[in-house]
Amino acid sequence: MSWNPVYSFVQRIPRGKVLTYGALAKALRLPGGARTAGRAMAATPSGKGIPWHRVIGDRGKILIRGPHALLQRKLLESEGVAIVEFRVDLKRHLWQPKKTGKSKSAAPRKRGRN
DNA sequence: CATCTGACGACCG
DNA sequence: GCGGTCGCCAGAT
Repeated sequence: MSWNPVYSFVQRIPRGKVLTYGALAKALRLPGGARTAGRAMAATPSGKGIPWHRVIGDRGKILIRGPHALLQRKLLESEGVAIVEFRVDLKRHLWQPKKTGKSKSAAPRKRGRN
């Protein structure tokens, strides 16, 4: 599986904004849903300028385990994204790919299983 | 070829 | 709000 589409999409995320794995998976119609988005990010080639740190968990939580979590937090903070206890305020920083920005709910709430 | 393992997210108690 | 379980699927062992 080529993750190219995923990487391209991630690169479009504006500085200071973030996207959730679920939203990413949904936007790209990834089979397997959010989990697949997660794998794609895990396989992100470093040194390509891909802002992998702008992809976070559904509730704005940094889900990475290990030293990279600190790096991600640091990178986000350096972009102006406020983080509290490894959580991002989605209402403020969630990027909405298609909509013009007048939507109702900033925080994604999906129903039913993937 | 058989199994295990996750950078997920939803549901249930 | 917290922790356990389940569905999904690509790589690693």
